[in-house]
Amino acid sequence: MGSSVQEPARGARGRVTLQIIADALGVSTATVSLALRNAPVVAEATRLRVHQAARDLGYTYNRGAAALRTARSDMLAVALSDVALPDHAAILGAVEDTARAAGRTILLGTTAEDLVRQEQVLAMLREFRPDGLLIAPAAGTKAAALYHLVAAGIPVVQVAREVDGLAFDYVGSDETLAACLAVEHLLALGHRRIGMIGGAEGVSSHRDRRRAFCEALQRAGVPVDCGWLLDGYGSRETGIAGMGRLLALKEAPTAVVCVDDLTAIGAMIGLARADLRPGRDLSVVGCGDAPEAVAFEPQLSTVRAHHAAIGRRAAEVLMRRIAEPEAPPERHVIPPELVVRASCARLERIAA
Amino acid sequence: MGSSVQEPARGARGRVTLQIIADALGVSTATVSLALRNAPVVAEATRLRVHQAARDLGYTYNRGAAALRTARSDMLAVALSDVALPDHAAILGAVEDTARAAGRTILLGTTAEDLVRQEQVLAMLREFRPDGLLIAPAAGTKAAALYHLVAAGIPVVQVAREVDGLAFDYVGSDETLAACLAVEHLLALGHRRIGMIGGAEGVSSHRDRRRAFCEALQRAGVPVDCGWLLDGYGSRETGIAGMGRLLALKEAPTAVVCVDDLTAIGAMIGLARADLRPGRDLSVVGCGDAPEAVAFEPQLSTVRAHHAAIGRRAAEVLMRRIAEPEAPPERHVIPPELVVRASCARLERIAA
DNA sequence: CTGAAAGCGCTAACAG
DNA sequence: CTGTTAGCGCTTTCAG
Repeated sequence: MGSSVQEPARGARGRVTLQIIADALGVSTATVSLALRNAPVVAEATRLRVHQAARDLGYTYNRGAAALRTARSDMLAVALSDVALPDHAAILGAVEDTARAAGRTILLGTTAEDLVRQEQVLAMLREFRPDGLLIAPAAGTKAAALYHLVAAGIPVVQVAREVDGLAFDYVGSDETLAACLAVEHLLALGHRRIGMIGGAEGVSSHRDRRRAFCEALQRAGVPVDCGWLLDGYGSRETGIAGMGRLLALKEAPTAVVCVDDLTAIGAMIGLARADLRPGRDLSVVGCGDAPEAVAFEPQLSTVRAHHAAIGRRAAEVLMRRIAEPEAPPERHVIPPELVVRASCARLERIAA
Repeated sequence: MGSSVQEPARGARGRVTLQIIADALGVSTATVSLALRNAPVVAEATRLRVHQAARDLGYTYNRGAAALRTARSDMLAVALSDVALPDHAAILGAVEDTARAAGRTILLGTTAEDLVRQEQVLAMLREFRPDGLLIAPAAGTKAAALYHLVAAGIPVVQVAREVDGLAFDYVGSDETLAACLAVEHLLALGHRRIGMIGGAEGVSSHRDRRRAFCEALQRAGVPVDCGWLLDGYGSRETGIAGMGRLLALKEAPTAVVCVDDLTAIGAMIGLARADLRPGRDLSVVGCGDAPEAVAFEPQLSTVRAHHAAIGRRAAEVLMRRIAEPEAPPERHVIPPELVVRASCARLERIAA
């Protein structure tokens, strides 16, 4: 009962394949394949005929089939905790951009900062045989979880965070510099009682910021009060709670640096709840430069990480690594910059 | 020079395949395939042996190969303008979540709201043979651009925006209700001079909000002043500029609804630049409920769209559509809700 | 410059 | 319950 007339020929699944084009033209699939990829070996005339026929018949290349044959899928897997985190979203956007420009597509997986989910996601992504993996490891990720992948032949580059004891490529912001910029800004404003809110032990970037924060203070000969170091995963809640605790102290700091902008905004909200105002009653500096940073009133002074540059670079490094698996691992640390806005004030102007 | 000893056997590419497992166990690949997928037809004993061997040998399933055979890739393509837009990020996160839970992965493409780039992205995504496509069409997308895809056999569901003249599945927020909620809130506060900032002609959701905005005013018998309807793509800049223009009018509105929260925040910034304050000198209501909405001071009253629900539903609809290509198209319109915060005030309290 | 043939890793009939 | 066989759509020697 099927129609059997002048319909253009089709493959078993009703799709146009190389074979169909080859038949239509009376050439071999090999020739069609070569011609479509513009291999210099085919005659210009046939090349044109093939391209024309492909267009006429409505051919679409099947990368899956090619991948099976060549063991290259042209897919880059990206695993991160949450696309809604402003930092990760910005990085992801840049990664997709540069991957696409290179003819590759992104396979996305999110881990929700959960180790077992991360394990599942990675296992799943692997089954699709991406050419490489870009990952912002979930908090607490152990080296084995990733080593595993390279052992299986899939190159991994870490972005934004790194697992220690792992000599893999890494692209991220210079967290040490970030903390120094923040601290030096506050120091320059005359602050000496400086606290820090936020920082999760399992996240390398947090750890680095925290460490550099302490070191910068020590270098300046300013004592670090442990009661002013409040940890917690970066979030608005962490900031609100942290500021609450700080303000309850008999001797509160006059300035705080926050592990990220979400936390900083939380801290400012916490301040507002105590009827205090950032940039007048207490100085707050963030880290990252999320979109919220300018939206808040007063606008948040922060250390801007160049997410787009990081994402772009990470994609580039991964593609290079795919091309050259044996090259020595690279570390790319992009310097952030201080953005002074309105959330800090000179110590003298602050009511101690 | 290669090692040729007790290394477990490997395929041509040094990978463990069904064949390797089959050989190791002295069974056929068919049995292994069936066993790994827990087909009830295989004996429990062999099922176990196969699973064990697979684990021992370090087997990983090759979905690409399976896809070639079955014509199902287990990939869902997602195309949207920009992952950094808060609405899109939230939707994407939910989509990834529900896709993953169903054993599928996301293939991501971004269009930057550019029609030719969108065309390229769609062409590229197609080559990977995703089982379906979820798209927030770029502004100005014509029906043909998408019709094309379904004709090629890949189911499409539109999310957040829709192209008109296209009887495809659609999942989005109820834009009409959104605009009504915003307008009625302002009306209830006593406002009669109400403007609207933002709205791009090519974006269905914007168009719908705009239209419903006007209708809601007319229904209330409140005249709509065209000079108070300012279009523009949703962004902070649009909001700032729009508010600037409104304030320059001889007779400015006492309240504005903005096409989205980014624009609303822009509008509030514009107000601040004129030394005015939202919720005191003028009422502002947004649309979407972006994270920035609570960060801003005063916090933005807005109409919350349930992005997570929209993303989840969209993924579900797509998967259902894949299973049943011929079912009639569905429209899912998720009702938003008004979130009253601090950016609006009663007319009486506003200096006209 | 073009064709024939083999095979990537998997699944789906169909026999046994 | 298990094995045989035949491909999915492409690329790649290797001959001609």
